[in-house]
Amino acid sequence: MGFFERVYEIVRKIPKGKVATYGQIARMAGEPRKAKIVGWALHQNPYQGDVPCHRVVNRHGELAGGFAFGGREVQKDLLIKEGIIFDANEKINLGIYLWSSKEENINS
DNA sequence: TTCATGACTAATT
DNA sequence: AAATTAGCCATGA
Repeated sequence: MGFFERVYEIVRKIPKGKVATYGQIARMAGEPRKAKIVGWALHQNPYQGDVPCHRVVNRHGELAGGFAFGGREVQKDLLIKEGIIFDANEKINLGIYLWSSKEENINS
């Protein structure tokens, strides 16, 4: 299984109402320095519809910005429907919604 | 094959 | 505190 597949596995496991950061995912995948590659993986996202890429945000809890599967308004809407609330800065409160699994990572 | 770019992050200025 | 630099490496031209 390549790094991409691993990323998809992890993102797929993000529970509803939670979010994860690129760096965190990269770290969970065992490659802390490939945060950017995680971005690429989601950019391609061949499993769109199965992999909730809208639950992946940058380290500040803000949306990818610019483009992301259709527009950040869409992403924002999806997240709100999952119970995630944005603050006045259009950011997610990572202290509450950041997905801290550690145990639920890829089952080796 | 080499070069530039990017849905990133951390450290340095 | 904000801007820049540096590191990572897959992808496309």
